[in-house]
Amino acid sequence: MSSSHTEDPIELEQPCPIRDVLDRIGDQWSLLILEALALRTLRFNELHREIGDVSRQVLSRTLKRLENDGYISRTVYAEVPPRVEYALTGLGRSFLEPMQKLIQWAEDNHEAICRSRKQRQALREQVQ
Amino acid sequence: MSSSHTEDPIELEQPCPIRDVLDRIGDQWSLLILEALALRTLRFNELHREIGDVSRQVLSRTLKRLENDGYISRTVYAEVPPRVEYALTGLGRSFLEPMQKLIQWAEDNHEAICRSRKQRQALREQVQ
DNA sequence: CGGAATCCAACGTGATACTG
DNA sequence: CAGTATCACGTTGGATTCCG
Repeated sequence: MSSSHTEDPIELEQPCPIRDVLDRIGDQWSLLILEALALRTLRFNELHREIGDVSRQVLSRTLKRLENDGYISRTVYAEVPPRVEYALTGLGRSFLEPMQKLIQWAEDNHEAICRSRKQRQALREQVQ
Repeated sequence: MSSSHTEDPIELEQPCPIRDVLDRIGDQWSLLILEALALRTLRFNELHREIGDVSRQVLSRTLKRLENDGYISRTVYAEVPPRVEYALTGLGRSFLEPMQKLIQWAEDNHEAICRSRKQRQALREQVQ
């Protein structure tokens, strides 16, 4: 095989900015990572413990994407054992501002959404 | 067959509200639909034309999910030919408020993100 | 310690065809 | 007009294994 498929053919231009943003941080872990880093700079395994369920593999991929998009920075210290620190960039920090509003909304309205789902499900079961 | 697999085993309780919200509106079309309905009530095929690329199949599924979660309402008029109107609910409207902030952020910072990606890609190509 | 390579399963998306 | 059923496909997440 001539082409390794480790290099993703990254789409550099996206017509829709919000689509572009949601595609990246709308995944399972990105937001959790950003919030963890909002409190303080963390090393790889610290993040791993902090987040909990994520595999190292996925954590690594997600971090690379976030770094690529400029949300976080990655600093390698030439030590033994190696030390790598992840931190929010200015972009990452500024992103969390509007995002916090949305998070707040989600918390405030989560119950209403759950209620709506239960109602709908009850209706569906009646029909059957 | 005893069990039709049209009924999705919907997760009624989600531990993380924001995860729960993003999972629903973070897909390809939900947000576009909500924004279209923010301007005015629309019928199924009007929405279909408005959104553009989406297939009727996917549009239908997405609408059902949004209705399930209480973001939109679906009104059927007993006419011939049938008429079905979709509109934002109060929940849907209130959701768009914090969401608009995020959309604004995405538009403001989209260029910075694209720049960051290009830089990273240039670095990657140097390494190779 | 901090990853990368590989493989696989699950899910979302979409095309097509059919229905009330 | 407003959908649903079925199937195929690509992308993502995750487990496992190996490396500097």
